[in-house]
Amino acid sequence: MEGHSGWGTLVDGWRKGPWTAQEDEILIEHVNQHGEGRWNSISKLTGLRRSGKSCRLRWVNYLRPDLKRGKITPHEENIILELHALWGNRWSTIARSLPGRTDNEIKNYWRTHFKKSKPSKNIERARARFLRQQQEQPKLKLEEQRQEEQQQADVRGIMTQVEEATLAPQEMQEMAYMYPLTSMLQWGGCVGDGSCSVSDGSSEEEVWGSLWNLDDIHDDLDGACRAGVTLQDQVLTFY
DNA sequence: AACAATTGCAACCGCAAAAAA
DNA sequence: ATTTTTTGCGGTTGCAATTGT
Repeated sequence: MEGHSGWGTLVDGWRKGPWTAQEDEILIEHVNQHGEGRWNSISKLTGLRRSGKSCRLRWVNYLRPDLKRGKITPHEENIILELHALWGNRWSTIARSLPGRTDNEIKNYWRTHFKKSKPSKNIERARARFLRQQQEQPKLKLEEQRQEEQQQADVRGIMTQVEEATLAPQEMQEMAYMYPLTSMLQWGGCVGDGSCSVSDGSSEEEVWGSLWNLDDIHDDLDGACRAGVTLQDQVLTFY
């Protein structure tokens, strides 16, 4: 990178870098009086030498009074993992299910805890096999296509129960393809082919698509599934 | 004790969508 | 209807703190 030449100094009239306690005070005072929004006008009204973007970010990620401080709990972690399997890197969407947590926080947590975890051998084998199949069968046969459509329908069934989940048809397709585990998880009843065999050890390889980078937490998901714990249950406990 | 490597997190950037002019 | 401005999102970076050698 070209380096933050203006870190802590004025760049184009704007201050950058870490916020001072005084700046925080000014921002808090302003939001308390005028509410959130109109971020770009804050510098004019308060004299704060921070861009609107910077103000919004500071408020949303750090100063908001409803933020939950402290470590992510195992309960929250489970939700993050499962919602990530469901939605991918839609951090803001995931954050909506975790009151008091920000998208930035969740994104950071995910990256530091899971992004780099190495796949287990079983999963690596399954992944290799999957990729091989992809090469050998670039085109779906009719029956497979029918099954895929069925899977998409199943996924739609799940998604209708998820708050404000809005996926394009193409995204639905991607999800059913990428995250077979999700369609196997119980969500107020079995979905998919109805086998619900996630607790079967042999299923690990079948679901690598959602877990090959998550094997560290396989036991947790497995246990949760066996215990009949649903994501819906977990999320709802927050409300 | 000193140095190197890793981790965690705040804050930045570019881009796209939404809202306002 | 079009252009401009603002807002929000996801990816990335820099740096302090922590951990390992």
